[in-house]
Amino acid sequence: MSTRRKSPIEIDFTETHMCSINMRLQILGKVPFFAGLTHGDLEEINNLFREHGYEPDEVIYFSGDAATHLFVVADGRIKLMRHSLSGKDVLLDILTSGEFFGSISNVENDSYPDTAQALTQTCVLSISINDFHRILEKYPSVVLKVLEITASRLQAANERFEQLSALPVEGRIANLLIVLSDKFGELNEVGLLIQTPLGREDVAAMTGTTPETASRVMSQFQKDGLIQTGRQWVAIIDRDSLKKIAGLESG
Amino acid sequence: MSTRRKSPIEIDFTETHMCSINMRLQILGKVPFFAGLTHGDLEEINNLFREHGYEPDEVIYFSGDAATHLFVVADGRIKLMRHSLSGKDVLLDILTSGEFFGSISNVENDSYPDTAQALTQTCVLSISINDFHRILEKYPSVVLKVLEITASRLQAANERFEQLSALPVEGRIANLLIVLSDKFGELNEVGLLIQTPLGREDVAAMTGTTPETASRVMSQFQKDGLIQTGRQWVAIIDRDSLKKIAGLESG
DNA sequence: GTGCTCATGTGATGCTGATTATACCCATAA
DNA sequence: TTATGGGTATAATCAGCATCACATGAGCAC
Repeated sequence: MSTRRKSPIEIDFTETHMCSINMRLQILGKVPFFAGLTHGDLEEINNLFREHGYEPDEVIYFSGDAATHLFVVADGRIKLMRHSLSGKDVLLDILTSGEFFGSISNVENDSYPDTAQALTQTCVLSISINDFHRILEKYPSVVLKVLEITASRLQAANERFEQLSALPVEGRIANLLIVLSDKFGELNEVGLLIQTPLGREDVAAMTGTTPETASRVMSQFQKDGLIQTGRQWVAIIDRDSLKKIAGLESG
Repeated sequence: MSTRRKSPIEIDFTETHMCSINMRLQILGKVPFFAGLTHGDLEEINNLFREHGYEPDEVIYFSGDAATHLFVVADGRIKLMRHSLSGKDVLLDILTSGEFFGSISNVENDSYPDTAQALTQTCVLSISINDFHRILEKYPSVVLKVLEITASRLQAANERFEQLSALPVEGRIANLLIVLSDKFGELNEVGLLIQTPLGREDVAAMTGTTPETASRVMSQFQKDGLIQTGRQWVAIIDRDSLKKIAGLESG
């Protein structure tokens, strides 16, 4: 009964990292803010999108680049990050199929405030801001949905700010694992596996700490039987205890 | 040449803390997302709003309350905050005339994630979410503007997160003072005065530190001739040096 | 299998900033 | 003017976590 644990993550993304036309329509239809549009509308919208494949670690755009496009993740995982001048990188979010990133406002923000980088092999759809604004003006339901998503992202950002401000490292990491398992969790023989590459450095960059401290904390979590973890992967074993540490439930 | 410094803040808000009808129309017209509407439209919209006055420290709503309304600051200053379970309060933002807060989505968020509290004597306009959504559906320009504002708030939140993650207390406070002076700054004989009540505790709650540390840092800033400060007020003297400390410009 | 490489684990040390405690002093009102 | 209270200043101590340094081991290529 050894604790063998090879990488249990099985992400079989588009091998060509290019999406077929049928696939694109299917993906656009699943994008939250295009849900509810007719097939005809979707086809018209589809024509405004261009697709592009990225290899792991490839950058879609750098912070500071001219903000000209809005992107939709078709397949794969995208990191949104910020490079501070002190050289310390901050990981804002990990995006998955159906989520958008880039610029939505054509008025003021002339440059991207963050950097988008492929975490896995990825297929991304892009549309120019002008075209996107034409869609926004034509389909009122789309704007409302985009607003709703943006508002909930704002809430999530405030939540992270509060935690960084009020919780010790332990609690912040516990909380991150809960959030990521809600988003990427997949039950398998190991436990509730977070289906995205996730190293100590990533955890650190999302919780405002260092890889060393993240390693220490996660090692302790594993010793305490709260998680199972290996190279670039984490699975949640004892979710309730993690929630307690995260300060989400009464101890 | 003594360093006398009485409170230079002069905020003469509505004495009755109730707005006249003319005033309300004027205020609604100045709200960014209602700009551009006709006088007739504004009158119709105005009828959907109710007004309410608040004394300093009075609470408009608590986090956890049922989210039923959207609010617009007519006059005064409003604090948006979060109470963490550890008892440590976090100050997310200080709002001024024309800014909105509360709920914009009637779908999921059934409760306010934050607490809104009057910082000064305040007049607030409120509208039910349902009525507001009727406006959003009727006036497309309004939705787009609300989306734009929400998106820029998200960027600001990410910015704060990055700083809390990467900068030491000194830099975070320097940065906060820059940001607040951009929003509330008013040039007078003392310097660039931040026209809102702002104590050490507020500074601490916005930068993720303690009042004691905020006091120490600001005392040092004053000794170095960067700011002028007193009871509940701060004025910026040497903005460039603050920016350097904030890591915004090359040293 | 063998070796190489990079993510991870872990120890020792020091510093930033929280904590605790107390003195100070400005602003308002009596 | 004087009194009072709450915001502010400052010192001493301590803890959490960053930093530096190095060991370990998993997974990939050959």
